[in-house]
Amino acid sequence: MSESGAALRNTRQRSAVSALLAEVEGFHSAQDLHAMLRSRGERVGLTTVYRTLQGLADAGEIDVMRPPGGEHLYRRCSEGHHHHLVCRVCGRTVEVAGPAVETWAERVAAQHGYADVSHTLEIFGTCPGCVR
Amino acid sequence: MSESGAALRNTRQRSAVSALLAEVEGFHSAQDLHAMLRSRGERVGLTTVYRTLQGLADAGEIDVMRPPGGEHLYRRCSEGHHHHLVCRVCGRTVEVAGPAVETWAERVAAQHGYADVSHTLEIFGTCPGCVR
DNA sequence: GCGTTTTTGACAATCATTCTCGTTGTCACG
DNA sequence: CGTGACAACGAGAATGATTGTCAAAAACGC
Repeated sequence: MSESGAALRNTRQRSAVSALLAEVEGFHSAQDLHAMLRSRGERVGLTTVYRTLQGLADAGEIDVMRPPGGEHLYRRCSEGHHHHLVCRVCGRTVEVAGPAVETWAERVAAQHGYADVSHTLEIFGTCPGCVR
Repeated sequence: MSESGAALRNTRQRSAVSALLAEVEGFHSAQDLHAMLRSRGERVGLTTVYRTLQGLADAGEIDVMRPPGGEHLYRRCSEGHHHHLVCRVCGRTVEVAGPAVETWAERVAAQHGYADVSHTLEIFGTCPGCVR
């Protein structure tokens, strides 16, 4: 399960997706990213973009958000566990860390005998620029 | 369109959905609930189930969860704000309250100038019965 | 009962995501 | 450097939950 068996291959497409994610700010949908790659002249299939994003997400290199609107949004984030504070108008996102929340979640789960705990948490609000 | 004059009507279908939600335990998808109603002999359209669930969710009478699997899950829950601790194997769910989390979220959002704050939080784990 | 207005429901439409499968590119090894 | 095995690609089809449509049916006030 660790890095021993997988043997991922280095491909042009994978690099392209990674490179794009390194440049863009904020969250973007798979289709969005695919369109950007296309307009850059990169020839990458939509299927591959999905596969690559999934792989990166599994590897923990990018974060996935499922907003109440439908499509999955991906973003390259700082390492380590954190959550997002998202403006529901313009989408501006701030990464926030909440050690207290992590321990709280662990404790609550443990109290009920649940093991192997993970959690999802998003905070939505209206950012200063969108309030007026 | 205006919220003041809405005047919802009492219909057999609406009652059926409500009644079913009052009986079943745990989260169920719209399609799931629809199938149950059908097998009971209730004649309700799938479209209506969706509409009714949405209405109930808007009214705050049921909770909606979007698990990483795809479909929306609905459940009749206790009143008031709370979150869910869900077994990722069998789906067994515990309602948990975390006043500390609520205030933390508010505070973090306020620090960044975000107003009108809401949040979503789910905890996933493996429940005692599914661990072995 | 009667008319008005909401609600229903069968079906079509939408649309992001996943699957399929023949083709192509990588990489390890000789 | 050549070659073979096999992962990765990609175009299009398939999937499947959710939403839109609109004529017909049901509920409520009087």
